[in-house]
Amino acid sequence: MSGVDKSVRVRFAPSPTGYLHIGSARTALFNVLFARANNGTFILRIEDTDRNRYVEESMEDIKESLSWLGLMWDEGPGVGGDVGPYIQSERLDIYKEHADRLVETGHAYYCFCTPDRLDELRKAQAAAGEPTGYDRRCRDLPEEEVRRLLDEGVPSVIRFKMPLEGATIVEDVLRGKIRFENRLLDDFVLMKSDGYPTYQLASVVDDHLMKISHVIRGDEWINSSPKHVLLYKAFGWEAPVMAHLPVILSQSGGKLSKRHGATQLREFREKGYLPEALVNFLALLGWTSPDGEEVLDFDQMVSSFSLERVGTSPAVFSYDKLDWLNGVHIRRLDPDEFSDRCIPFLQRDGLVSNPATSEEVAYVRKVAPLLQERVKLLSDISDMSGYFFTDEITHDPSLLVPRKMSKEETASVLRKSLEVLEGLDDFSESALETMLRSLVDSLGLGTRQVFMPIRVAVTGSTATPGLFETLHVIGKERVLERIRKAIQVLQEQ
RNA sequence: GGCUCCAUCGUCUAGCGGCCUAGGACACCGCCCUCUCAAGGCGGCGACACGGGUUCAAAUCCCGUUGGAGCUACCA
Repeated sequence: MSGVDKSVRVRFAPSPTGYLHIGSARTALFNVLFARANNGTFILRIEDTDRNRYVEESMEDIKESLSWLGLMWDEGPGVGGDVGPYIQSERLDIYKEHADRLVETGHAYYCFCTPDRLDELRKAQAAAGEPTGYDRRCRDLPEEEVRRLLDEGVPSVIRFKMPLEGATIVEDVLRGKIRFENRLLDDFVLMKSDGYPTYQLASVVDDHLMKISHVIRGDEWINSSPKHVLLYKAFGWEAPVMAHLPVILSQSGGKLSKRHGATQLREFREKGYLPEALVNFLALLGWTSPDGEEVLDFDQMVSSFSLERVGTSPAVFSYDKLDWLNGVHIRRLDPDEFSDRCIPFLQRDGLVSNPATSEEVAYVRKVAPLLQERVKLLSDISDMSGYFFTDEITHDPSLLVPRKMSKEETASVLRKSLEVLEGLDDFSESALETMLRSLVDSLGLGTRQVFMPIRVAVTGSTATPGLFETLHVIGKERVLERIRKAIQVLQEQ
């Protein structure tokens, strides 16, 4: 029965150095999916131990972005929990205490080397083609010497005393055993001279104190995992299960960068990606559902998620596929819901006032659904629906006149259409369809030859939703006015 | 340079020794539907990096080569 009822506790531990990155969001998602799939607990922990890189707004952005994605944490900033605080800068005394303990037990030592010396050392090593790393000058300083320097207030750090031989095996659930030769590992820093811990110390101490059962993180951490394993050993603690997720690459093969599109979650949000689609897409980057289904909602992912189906090879971020998936999820939305989600974008582009009036909301709910299966990004809505909101239509004769028809013929068709529509009191879709189709018959023309001029006359565009529904929503008066203008344009030519 | 990870269509992937003349999805191309654009339906193009082993049998296991990526800080 050992381990069976050990509860699953996972954490997402971003550092507040900028806006939430899409790759971090993927890591957060996998942690949440694993937690939910195992009735576990998802913890958010802020790793703000680097005072130089700290960015004020990022903490808020991280929380906002996770919430927007629907990845709520059970313990962490804002919600509390039994093993807090969950912000590392509020746990400084804990790290100090643990670092001291390692010094006392002979697993760590004070180092008084200056950054300048370390820098020169590194340069010299690199120039000589040697592996870089600390030369352990302070590792065996006499105790009195250490005390003296400490008393004098000479700046110092605490370093881990790496075993000089042997090997450390890291067990990764996704990849199996990974072997590291200890002699190639550095005497890494545990406590910085400013009193802050390094990631290595803080994350190990916190993961243990917060009873983390599984560490699921990006694979850029693989190389520091032996340090963590050794730290657990030095403290006499049991290490959590580790899983290193494959990296996400940009389309050029390197790290995901701005060059190829958005990288921050907020950018995706602003471009009009749905959280449903983003989460679905991110899950597919490294994981596959047992039945091979690719379009999934959150609950479906939770119910079929397992680490066994997480891969290890790097994945290229494909905007094509994301866009497709976004379209799929948009089409799945309830029409009113879709309309409401379009409103912020219409407001941003000045098509709807802010706040929107109830009339505007009602109108958007008639317009937006017509475009629902045509929109890939919510931000597309403005470009595609302008003619529903403004009466200033630009009539381009080259669009107005269908192929193989003359300007005169087109004008004539529009005049006939105008005449017929003027006499039509019932501007419903079905009445419009009946009316216009019989017009096509009586003119002895093709539907295209009649419908296209009307379409362009009313919308200024050749690509629109169905003609009848479009005319219906725009309404009789505005339709007639636009057709009259189009005729005028043709005549003036 | 050193260490580590990774390696199936352009991309995401299925495949965990025989079911593979390698399946699906995106993208692309063609056809159908059709008032345009989409959506949808049907079809097409297209991959096991290379070389050695192991085995009756290898995309699947092992080794090497090559390639890509990550790490190599008093950053995370």
